Amino acid sequence: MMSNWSEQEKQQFPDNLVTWYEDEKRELPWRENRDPYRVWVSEIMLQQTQVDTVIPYFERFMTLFPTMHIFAEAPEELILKAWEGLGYYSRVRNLQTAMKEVVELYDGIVPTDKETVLALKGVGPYTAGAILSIAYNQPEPAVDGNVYRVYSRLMEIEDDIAKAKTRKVFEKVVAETISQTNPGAFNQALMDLGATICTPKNPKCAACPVAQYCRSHASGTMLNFPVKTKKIKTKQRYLVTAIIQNNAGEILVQQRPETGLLANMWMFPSIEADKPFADLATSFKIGLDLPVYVNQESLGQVKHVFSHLKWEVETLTGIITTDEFKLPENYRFVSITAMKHLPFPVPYQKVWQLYLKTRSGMRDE
DNA sequence: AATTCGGGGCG
DNA sequence: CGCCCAGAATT
Repeated sequence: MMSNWSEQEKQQFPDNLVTWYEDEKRELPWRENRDPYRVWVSEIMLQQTQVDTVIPYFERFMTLFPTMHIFAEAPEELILKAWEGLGYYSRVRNLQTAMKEVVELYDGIVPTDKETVLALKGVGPYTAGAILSIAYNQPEPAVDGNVYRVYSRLMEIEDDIAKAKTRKVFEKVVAETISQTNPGAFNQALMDLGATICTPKNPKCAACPVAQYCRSHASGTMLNFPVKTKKIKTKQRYLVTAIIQNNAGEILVQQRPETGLLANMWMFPSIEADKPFADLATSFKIGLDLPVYVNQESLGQVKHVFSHLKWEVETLTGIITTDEFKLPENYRFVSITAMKHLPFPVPYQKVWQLYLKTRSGMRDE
């Protein structure tokens, strides 16, 4: 689709937006400079993740891994721990794969060529555009959720943003209107505009620096945009997990498979099904086949919602009945101190909190 | 083209 | 509760 803007509008819009940005931009840790390493890390963290969530993770990450080389050489357990709670954990594993490649093939210099950047693991069309425009000042579109919302409103673009091919429509209109002199500031201005002014529910059009260009503002149709059809249904899953201690008071933990949900993260030994378990303790014993005594009484349930499924986790306790058995590869007995160094997904952090709460309650009684 | 990948914030 | 968030990889 061609934009419905006049040549004059196309010419003036980027300067107005960049001027607003220079004046009103948010001070964010990754905006201290244009270091491609920092820009890259921030863009990966910000995928599907809000700015306020990312800020403390980014600060810790830069303290832990001040350079690309240090990050590239870090053990996986440490990089997952640095990502713990952020979600989409393949992001940090792909990031390390890609940065190892940059260190080895390009002497640690992030490539400036679009095809080369796009070929890096975890770097798609949005992130490539963000890196090239912000770090290297190249006039590349970086189409994300903000850009869909801002441009669909600006030009009343009715293409369904749930469809894959729609991204190209927006890349085209951004390319037609991007600032040639300061594309990095321009793209970041679109982010700030989308986050602070052109918001999904209550857009603050009175404060918008580019309302004069906005077709949906003129016709009052802001809330009709962007058009998005897809609705996803979440599936319910039932888990049973158990805090199991040996005679030394160590906790039994289990590492998840290297692919799929929460890949390579740790958890308490668990079994899963699509229906509730009738007999928790028995199901658990049979499911795991370890020499444990499992208490019949549950500590309670932990609920957790993912983007595409829901977990209800029954939490049990147990003890090892004999040391005479061989622990499978993906299991480990760890002290509580050592456990704190392993990456656990949030639902299992909730399980641990439930366990601690129950124990403190027992002491009080 | 559709599904799979987390987790939190908000009306 | 459902939608959104500085999306990408896999199927």
